[in-house]
Amino acid sequence: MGSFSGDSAYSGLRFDPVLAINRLFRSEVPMIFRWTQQLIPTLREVPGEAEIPSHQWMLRAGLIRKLGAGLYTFLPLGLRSLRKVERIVREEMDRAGALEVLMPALQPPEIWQQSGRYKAAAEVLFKVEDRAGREWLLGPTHEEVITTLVANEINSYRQLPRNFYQIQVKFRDEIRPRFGLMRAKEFIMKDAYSFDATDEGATISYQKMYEAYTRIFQRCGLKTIVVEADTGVMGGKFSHEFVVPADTGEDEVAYTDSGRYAANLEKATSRGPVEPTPSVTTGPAPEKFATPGVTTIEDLAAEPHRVPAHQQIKTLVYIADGKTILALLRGDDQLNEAKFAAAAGTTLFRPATAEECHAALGAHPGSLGAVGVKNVTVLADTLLREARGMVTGANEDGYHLRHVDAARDLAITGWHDLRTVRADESSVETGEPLRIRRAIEVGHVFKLGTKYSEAMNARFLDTDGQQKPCIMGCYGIGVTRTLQAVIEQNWDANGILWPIAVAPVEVEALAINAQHAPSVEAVERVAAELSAAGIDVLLDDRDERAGVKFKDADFVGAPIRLSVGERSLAKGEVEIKLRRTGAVEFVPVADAVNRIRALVAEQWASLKEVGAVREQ
RNA sequence: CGGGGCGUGGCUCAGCCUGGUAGAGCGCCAGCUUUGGGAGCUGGAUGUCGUGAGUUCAAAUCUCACCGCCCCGACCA
Repeated sequence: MGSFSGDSAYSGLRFDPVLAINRLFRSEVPMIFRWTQQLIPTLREVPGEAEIPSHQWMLRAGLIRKLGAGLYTFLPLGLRSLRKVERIVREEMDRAGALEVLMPALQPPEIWQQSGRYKAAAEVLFKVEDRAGREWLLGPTHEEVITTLVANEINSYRQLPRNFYQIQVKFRDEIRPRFGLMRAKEFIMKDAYSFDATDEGATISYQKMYEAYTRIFQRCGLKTIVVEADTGVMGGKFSHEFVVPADTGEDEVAYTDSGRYAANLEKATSRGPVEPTPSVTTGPAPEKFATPGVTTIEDLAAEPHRVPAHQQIKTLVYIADGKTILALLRGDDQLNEAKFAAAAGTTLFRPATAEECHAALGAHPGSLGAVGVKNVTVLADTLLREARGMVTGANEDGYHLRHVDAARDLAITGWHDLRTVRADESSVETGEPLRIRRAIEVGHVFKLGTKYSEAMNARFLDTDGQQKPCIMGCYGIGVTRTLQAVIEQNWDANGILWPIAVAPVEVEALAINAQHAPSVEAVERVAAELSAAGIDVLLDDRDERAGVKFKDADFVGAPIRLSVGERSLAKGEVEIKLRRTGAVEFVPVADAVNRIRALVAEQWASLKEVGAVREQ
């Protein structure tokens, strides 16, 4: 007992820099979690339902359990980590001057009709009926709600700017929930909405969120990259995504090694394909030639025709808002649907069926072309602007046309960037080769403009006495997804390697032999002192063999493990092991608390060195 | 929704092809032994074999329908 009494700094009565740093980031009132009083159902075997490491570890470490596809219960340990992420998000949003609110998850469909998204976002909307048969929506996001609020409550430029946020459950009728929390039907999101009087103000609001996001992910111990992104159904002017590179990600991003360019593949541009587009006229007019059985770009590139893909014009037929639209690309390019949506001015489009193609152009896919087509919107990729001597379908099954000069022979409605960039193309700014890889989107910032404020009538009276729509931004973080992304980025063969800021507990303590009273007594005492010092501890007090407790400790992944064994205790020592590095040290029992506090402080400090790698 | 796969005790899975009335390992309960990386022995509990219909003397097994789950694609934080 006496050996611990000198260690009274944990009482908090004395200034203590370690404790001070710790408190800066502290998530919850510290306490000891006793394994035997908890629900921590670890799994020895890999559950069949989980495919990716983070999902497997969340189940195996006893953090979550599935109720149904895309529906998960957070168990106590998982919830602790989730709360820590939320806490970080709150602190940084508050720091950035955003105001926390809480909006209803259940929303009236009228406001969605008003914004035009009742149809535009119809696919993800959960609809429910009340007893009177009236329809309601389970909110997938809250632009309509917040803008309605602002329309009612904000009238003057004097009340601007304002930024409102909430942390709340969202519902999306995902076509296919996947990967545990990564894409769920129900998930927790932090969503924020800024309202400004001026465009410059809106840009400042945007930058504040950008900076807040950088700090948030850094504090979570998550390495993110920031990419330019498409605005999609959200509408708006520009946006950035915070993504976590991971092979299991659902986004594809293009970037350069220097980090000077990074963009979502939906948005990415380049100096063009490595193979230049033919630009020499080969004949005075298109000439039809027979191509029996040729229905693909590859067929035409092969014997006997041998027209390289990049010398072909690919003609795609889409039905957009009920109208037929042709999209023309170089034969070796893929249509970028996000770019197409922007060019077509709608997100409601689909590829035409073979029958619709025939009705519109007189031929089936494989023989389609735009030569001679009139009264149909034709969107062409800018690469084709100077294209000459090209080959394309003749709109007659089994025939193609050669000597096609795009500008001369095609009635183009508009030239747009429609192609998807490919790896190794040169970046526009620096000429560096583009890399492409998968990534998980964890945060997204949009500069929205006035789309919603105009639709919902959120206007303010400006200094000049004029009514003007608020200029909006919106900013989302997938909180539950972020939590899983942290795991996806921090695990090894034995379990989770939590960054300390979001670890369910900072320290796990155990007695190697639960039957050995002095060990148990020592570990209890150190755990109590750690807890009193503001460090949260999971005490594995089960009467299990050492191996079992070690395995579970590795699963759960507390950054620091304290083990008290009969042998070392005989020498007056305990063992401290770092989960991430595996480094082991033995320290005198009396020094254990101070040593662990120093290690905890070290780990908190190291969080400042990771984080978003790209500055605006 | 299109394509593929799977539903058998809490978990991982065998049994199904070739119908005969349900198994293994782990976990769980009790006891003894053991105690620094998922212990050993003994005894024990736990299954409407996803649901429904059909074929059959007999269905986990064959047929049909439905439901659920997982993976690939379109969608998204």
